[in-house]
Amino acid sequence: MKNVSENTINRMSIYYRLLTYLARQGTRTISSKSLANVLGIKDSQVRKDLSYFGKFGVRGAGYDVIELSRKILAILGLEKGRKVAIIGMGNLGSALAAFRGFSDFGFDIRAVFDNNPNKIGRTIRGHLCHSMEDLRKFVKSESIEMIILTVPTEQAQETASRAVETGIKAILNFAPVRLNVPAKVRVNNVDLALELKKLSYFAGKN
Amino acid sequence: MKNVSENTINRMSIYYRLLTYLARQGTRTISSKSLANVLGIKDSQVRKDLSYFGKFGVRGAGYDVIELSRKILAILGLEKGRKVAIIGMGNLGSALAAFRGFSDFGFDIRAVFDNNPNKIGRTIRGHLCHSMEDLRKFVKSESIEMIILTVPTEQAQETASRAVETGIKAILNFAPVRLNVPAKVRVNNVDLALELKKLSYFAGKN
DNA sequence: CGTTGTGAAAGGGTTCACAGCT
DNA sequence: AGCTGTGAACCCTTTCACAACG
Repeated sequence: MKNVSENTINRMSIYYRLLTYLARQGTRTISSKSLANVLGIKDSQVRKDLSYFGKFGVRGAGYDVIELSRKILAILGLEKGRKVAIIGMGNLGSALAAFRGFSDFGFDIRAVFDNNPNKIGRTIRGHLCHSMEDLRKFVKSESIEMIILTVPTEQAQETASRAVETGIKAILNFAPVRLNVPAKVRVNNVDLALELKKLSYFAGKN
Repeated sequence: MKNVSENTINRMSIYYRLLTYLARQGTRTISSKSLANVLGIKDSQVRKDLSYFGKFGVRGAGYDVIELSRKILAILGLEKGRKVAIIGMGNLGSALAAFRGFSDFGFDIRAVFDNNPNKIGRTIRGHLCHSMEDLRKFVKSESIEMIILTVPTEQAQETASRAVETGIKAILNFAPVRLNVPAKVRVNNVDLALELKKLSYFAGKN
């Protein structure tokens, strides 16, 4: 399989969301053209994206909604549900701990962590907050593969390094810094202030 | 000025953040090479990005840190501070209302809104929560140009439409739906579950 | 001499267009 | 006939390489 671009993975996730919606509505099959129309993209884009991973359609008929959604779930590595920990129980971390959108899509928040003694031992949005000291133990016992990092910017690098040592595979980083981690660990960044800045630029263009 | 890609705007925001950091540290000038090294990109990329907007450097010497950061601030439309409202005071909206990262970069949260009577009139993270009925009034009186939309998915489209009618120019949308709005209104999407799904795919590749 | 600014080349992603299958 | 899967064309972004300049 050749190298697949991040854009394609983006769209695969979006296809998946639409397909599960269609499945709930009882739609059995769909063509690349209909899919593309709903999403405002080209049908050839849909077919090209899928072609990176295999042949999922039936010529003349289209794609089986349920089958394709299952295939995409497997491609994204979500068939079995990914175990996730959140580190940093500030405003954002707490909000994410309560966010329904995660568990709805196969993600399982297994534990939340902070280094603030006032928070450790307390239940935050249904999750018992643990000490950072216990991270390694949980990563092992709960098979945690991914962490969501919502600590203050100054602590992000150090916390990330500690987490990497425990064996996690991927980090969703909300701090506005480039984390320095081994190549085998994947880091995706969400920078909320940057999103607003971008929006500001495009808002100015009217 | 030719059409500038979203990637370029992304990086301009990142340059700005680094430049303000350097300015605080007392660094006076910097070359495109140093900038690029810190960010893990090519120096030619930095120069090409800047070239879309003008000539800001001195050959042989590099860029004046403070001057360049000011220029980028203007390019992003942030010299005067953008007025922002947040609609939807759930977990995420409340967290964003308290988020320091916004005000640090020229954004000014002017008002927060919800349609839940239990929240209206209460102060949430230092912001008095208003009824959606009052949105139009505030957009006018406070010159609000951008909204952050953190309502539940089912209400996102209707709320966005109401907001557009009041005259706002841009929406930062956290609901996982494609909002249908007039072309003159810019919508940027942040989809947290999608970020995790992408991460899952790349985490699986080890 | 060191670094910018920029045309030109290279690389990558998107769209086209059609052969091939049902 | 209808729709997929895909090589080729097209287009946009990144990188190169160097002339221009302080």
